[in-house]
Amino acid sequence: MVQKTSAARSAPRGRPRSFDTDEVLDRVRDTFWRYGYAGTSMDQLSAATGLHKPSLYGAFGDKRKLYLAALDNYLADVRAEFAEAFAVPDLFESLAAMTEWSIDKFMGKDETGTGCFMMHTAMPEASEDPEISRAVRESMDSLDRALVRRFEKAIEAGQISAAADPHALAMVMVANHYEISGRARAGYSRPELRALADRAIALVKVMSGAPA
Amino acid sequence: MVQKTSAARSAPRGRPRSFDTDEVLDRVRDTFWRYGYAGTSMDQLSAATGLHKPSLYGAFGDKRKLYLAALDNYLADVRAEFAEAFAVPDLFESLAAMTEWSIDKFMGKDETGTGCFMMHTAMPEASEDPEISRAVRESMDSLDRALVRRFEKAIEAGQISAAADPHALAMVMVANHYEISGRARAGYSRPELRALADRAIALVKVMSGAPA
DNA sequence: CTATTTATGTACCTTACGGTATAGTACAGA
DNA sequence: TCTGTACTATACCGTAAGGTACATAAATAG
Repeated sequence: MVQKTSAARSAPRGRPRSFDTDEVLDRVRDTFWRYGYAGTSMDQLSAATGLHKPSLYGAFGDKRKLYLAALDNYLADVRAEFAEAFAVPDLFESLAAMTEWSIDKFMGKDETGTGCFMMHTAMPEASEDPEISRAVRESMDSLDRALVRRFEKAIEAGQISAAADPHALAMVMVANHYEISGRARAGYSRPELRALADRAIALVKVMSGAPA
Repeated sequence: MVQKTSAARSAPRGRPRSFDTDEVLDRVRDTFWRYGYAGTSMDQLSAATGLHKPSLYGAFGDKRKLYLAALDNYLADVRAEFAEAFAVPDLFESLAAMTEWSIDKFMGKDETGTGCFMMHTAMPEASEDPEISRAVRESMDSLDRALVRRFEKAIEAGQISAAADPHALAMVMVANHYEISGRARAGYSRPELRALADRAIALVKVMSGAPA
């Protein structure tokens, strides 16, 4: 829980923070998630976190850095969750876990559709902000690679045909993932998203020569 | 070119507009496209169109209505272009035309990646604006239907197997479409987008039992 | 206890925002 | 030509934006 930048420094010098950085970042992320980057004001963030603006500025820099911190936080979370899903031995249980988690996340806490934080708050800024653009590309590449690896593992484990194309299979899942994100934010219902995910998994099953 | 609200009214009463509404809407759309809805100011729009703000307000209402007009404009354009692409007799030429047009659009005028106008400017607002959310859903549904119809037509024409599933095929193309949009805005290159589209079309070929 | 360091809370600054009042202008109709 | 009407241009309004100065509070180091 407690994080230290270097080894075992007893305690930082001055007055300690009255808040937990990760918790604050979660609130910040949720606010940006709803209203977008440009659509969120520092006053809103202040209200959402319960912190006064000088505390936010002191801890994170400016609005953009605060957003980038929230984005990193989100992306690290996604990577961790997907790594967990992909660690499930059975391929199709893996894919089910992945899509279940996505749909849960994309539906949002109170079942209003919110979609993927990155897709709908970072992308609008990506065309004018190279750092955000790069973060998005890295995240997309990372998901690509993780999925390809997962399919390769399934081939090695003999779960699917050795003739299956991991890249084609990954493409289907990735495209489906981003589509579900968009549909979620557009207000499609959870069963509709579930059906979409299931159809993609069914397609993967056919493509990979797995037993029906 | 000229549009009249009712039958053949000769000319509106007062001083005529000094600008072409569609042309202005194009500039407006391009500006929103780059900076997003919330990230675009009325002053930017005024500068981009060469119109003073009162003219914009007089012609379109407020910022939101101006955006909605630009969105409608864009969506109508997309529908028209896709209808044209789908009118091409050969299925795979149709799909190639569709993806070519998408990639051209999504790369933007000066080859900076911009992605789909709707996906990256409407979606962030969709979670708080029911009208925008509805427009997005309608547009997605419309593309779904158009693609399903296109595949049904190909089955009727004997271009692909009668056992092919139009819904599954449409899903592949739609998901690919949205993915390309995201990748474009994230800065992926034109060849990368092209490769992605080609892979989807190749998958459709396999799935539809068409001759290799 | 004192000095130093860092966070908090209030109040505020500057700028940019969405939107408009108003005076002038170009057209149609009478 | 006169009148009504709709658009243009300038200048402006109130507010909300991102960000900060400053006094105060809570911790450590000596």
